[in-house]
Amino acid sequence: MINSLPKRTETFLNGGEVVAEDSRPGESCMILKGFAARSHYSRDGSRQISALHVPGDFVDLHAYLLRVMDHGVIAIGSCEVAYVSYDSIRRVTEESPHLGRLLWLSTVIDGAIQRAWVTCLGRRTAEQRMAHLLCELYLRLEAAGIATGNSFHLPLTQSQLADLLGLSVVHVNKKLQKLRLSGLVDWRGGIVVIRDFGDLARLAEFDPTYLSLRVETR
Amino acid sequence: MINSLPKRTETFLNGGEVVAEDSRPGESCMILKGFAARSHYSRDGSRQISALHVPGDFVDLHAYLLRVMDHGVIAIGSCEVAYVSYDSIRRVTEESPHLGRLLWLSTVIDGAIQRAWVTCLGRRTAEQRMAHLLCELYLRLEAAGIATGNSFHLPLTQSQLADLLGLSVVHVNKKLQKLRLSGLVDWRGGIVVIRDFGDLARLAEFDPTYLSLRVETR
DNA sequence: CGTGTAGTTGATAGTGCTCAATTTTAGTGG
DNA sequence: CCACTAAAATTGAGCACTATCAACTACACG
Repeated sequence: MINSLPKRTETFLNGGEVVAEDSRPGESCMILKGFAARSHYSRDGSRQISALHVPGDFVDLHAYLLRVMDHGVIAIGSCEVAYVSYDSIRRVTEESPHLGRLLWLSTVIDGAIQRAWVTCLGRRTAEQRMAHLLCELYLRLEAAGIATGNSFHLPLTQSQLADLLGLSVVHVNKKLQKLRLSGLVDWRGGIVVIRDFGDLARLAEFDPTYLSLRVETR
Repeated sequence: MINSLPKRTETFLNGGEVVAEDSRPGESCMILKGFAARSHYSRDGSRQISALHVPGDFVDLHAYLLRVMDHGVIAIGSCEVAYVSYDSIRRVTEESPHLGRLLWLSTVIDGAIQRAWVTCLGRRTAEQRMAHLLCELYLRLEAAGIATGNSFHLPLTQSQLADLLGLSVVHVNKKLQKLRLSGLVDWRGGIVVIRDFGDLARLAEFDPTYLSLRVETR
């Protein structure tokens, strides 16, 4: 669908600024390879990452309507993105209502993932949040055809993970070790191996409904 | 805009189920009077409220595209809502692209509010979360023409507040008292009085940009 | 006037944070 | 291939914030 749109592609290294916070972009970006994250900085220098994006995700389509970026987008590991201009997007939505609906749908699924994340931050322990993240990522990557077997590449620093989970680096480190010891997951040097998805999902109280991976007519 | 659509209205008491979790509704609801909240239940009985809605909000428009509700909607205090059928919504989006864009916009602003809430849960203390909530609500209610002066009606139980902030009831109670003592806010018996919005916003590190209250052409 | 819900209190325990130091890993130039 | 360096990961100790438990009070309603 998006393949038909004119675009320019660009590659970023870890930490690279894909879209700047508070900017007013004239184009939206889609991840082609690698990962990107939505980041929010506070005045005291602390950071919260509110979403992690995988290939196929339209990261900042909402800015097409909101005009101003309420967050920045940074590369996690090396990351290749395609920028599509708002003009193209507008043309698509006007000429093809069906494709317009799919764009709307993608922002709406994005919202569902955010809601699940709110629940995660509000009501789960550190260990559960980590497990939940891995369950979600595994399914999203599998749906994107990227996860091989029960393992995937995830170049996420423990410090970035801490900002994603709303925890401190030290605590993340300790709980990650506990997860490894439990034998459910092995995550080391950018490679995640899920040893027992069922038990991991049980630990995380993970229910994949919100990911909307089931095929529905819309 | 919505006034032109055919609808049925209904009134709920505190805690009433406006839309059921996991259901597949055939209509979307808009708040006319009072408040409603998105609630997610866990297996262990704990609950997280992921959003609080004020009059004018289209609470579950996303289900028009997602088909399945990933959360429930409950009334906070007594609450009057209007249900609009998906057929009407579909007709509007097809006949008037501009109104369609406004509907899309409303789901996208909803997403921005959720992102801000993720940052709040991940990186702010109990007191700051409470202050942030009040700042946000005040501006939203003012924009909806409901907040009078520096005060508004908010029939939120401390237990509901705890589920919204991701805290325990006991802790909410103690921090609320601290807020009262500080003189920034007086919240008692369902009435919130903001004594010093500036200081409250400073405490919460509140930045209203994400609410998209500025008028932009879209 | 009894009953139930909401709000309040105090004590104790646990989860996660901060600080500071140390080890490991990855990348660079010689 | 090795030395050098910076970033990332790891460790331990002490502390702060928040949860849990168990009363107890205040208030609304029939």
